[in-house]
Amino acid sequence: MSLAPDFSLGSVDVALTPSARFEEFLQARGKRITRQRRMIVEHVCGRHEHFDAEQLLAELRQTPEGAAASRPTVYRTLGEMVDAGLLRKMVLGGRAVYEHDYGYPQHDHLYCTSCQKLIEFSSEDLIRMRDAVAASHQFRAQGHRLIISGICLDCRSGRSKSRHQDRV
Amino acid sequence: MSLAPDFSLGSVDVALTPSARFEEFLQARGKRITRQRRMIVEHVCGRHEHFDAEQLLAELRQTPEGAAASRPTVYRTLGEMVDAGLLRKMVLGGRAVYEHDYGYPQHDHLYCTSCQKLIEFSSEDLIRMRDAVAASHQFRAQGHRLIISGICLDCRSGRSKSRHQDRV
DNA sequence: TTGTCTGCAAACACTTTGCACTTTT
DNA sequence: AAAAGTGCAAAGTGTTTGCAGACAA
Repeated sequence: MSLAPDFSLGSVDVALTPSARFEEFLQARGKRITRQRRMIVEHVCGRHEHFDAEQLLAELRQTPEGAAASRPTVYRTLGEMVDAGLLRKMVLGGRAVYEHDYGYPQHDHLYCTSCQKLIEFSSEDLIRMRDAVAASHQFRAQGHRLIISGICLDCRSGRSKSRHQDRV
Repeated sequence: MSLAPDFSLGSVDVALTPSARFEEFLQARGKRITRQRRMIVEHVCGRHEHFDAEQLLAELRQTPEGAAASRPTVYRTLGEMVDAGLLRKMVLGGRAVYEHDYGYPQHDHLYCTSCQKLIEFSSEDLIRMRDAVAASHQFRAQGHRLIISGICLDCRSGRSKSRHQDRV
C-alpha cells in the first residue's frame, strides 16, 4: 500500500512521485495547485485498482474532510491527470474507467462480463504483432487497447456478483 | 456492392442471406417481421461500412419512403441485429459504432484519432495469443476487441478531415 | 491584485422507457 | 381478436459547460 509500489517495473523514466509529476504538469501549464486537485491526486494514488469517476467521487465524500471536491471538479481533474500521463482512460460498458499509467508497465485486460472484474496481463508478442500490423498499413501506432471479454473462474464457479452488462 | 459480398470468406456457417437469418431469428423468438425491421435490415445490409445509430437514422430519412423508422425503433432493431449475430457493436469516442458480423471474418482495427477512420486487419497470431493468455488465467474467452490507435497515412500527409477526439 | 478554480445548476449527447395506438399474426 | 411493435414524449445515463463567487499566485 505504499505510495510508489514499484518504480523499477516501468520502462518509462520515473523520477518523480505521481503528485510531484502532476504539480510539474500544472505549473508548466500555468494551472494552480489547489486543495481539491491535491486531494484527488493523493486519493487516487493511494489506491491502485481501476475506478470510475462516480466511484471516486463517492470515496472522496467519505473521507474525514467530507466533501472534498464537487462532481465537475472530479471530472476536470481526472482529465488533467490523463493529460499529465498519470492515468489511462478506457471506456467499458458505457462509462469511463481509469487506471494508473505512471510507472506502470504496459498491459492489457481480461474483462469478465459477468462481474465486471478486470484482470491485467501483458504480452510481448502483442506488441510485436501491433507494430508489424501498423507498419504494413503505413499507420503510425500511438497506442492500443486489447480487451478480451469472457467469464472469469470465480463466476464460472458460481459466486457471481451478478449485475449484467453487454459486451465491450 | 452486391448484397452478399463474399460468403466464402468467413469460417462461420453461412447458408442464409442476412435478411433471412434475421427473420429466422425473429420467428424463433416470437417477434414479428414488420415494415420497419425489414427496411432497417435491408438498408444496413446495403452498406458495408461502419456506422452509428444517428447516421443510420439520418440515412433512412433520406430514402424515398421518407421517415422509415423512428429513433427508438432504430435503436431497438440495432440491438436485435446484434443479438441475431448480424452486427457487432463497439464503443468509440462515446457512441456505439456497428459493423457487419455475419459472414465476415474475424478482424480488428486500426483507428485514426485524427480522422476517425477505421482500417480493418486480422491476425492469426492475435487469436493464438488471446487463447494462450485466457488459458493461463483460467478465463473463458468469448471474444476480444483490439484497437490500435494512431495516425493514418492520409492524415500524416496533410489531408486531414480534422475534428479532434480523445483516445479510445 | 490578477487570473485561475470551484461549485452550482443547467445543458449535453446518446440511449432507453412508459404508454396509447397501430400492426402483424 | 390477441399479441407484439411503433412513435411520441419524457426520462435516464454519464459527462460537460456557463457563470458568479472563492482562492492561489
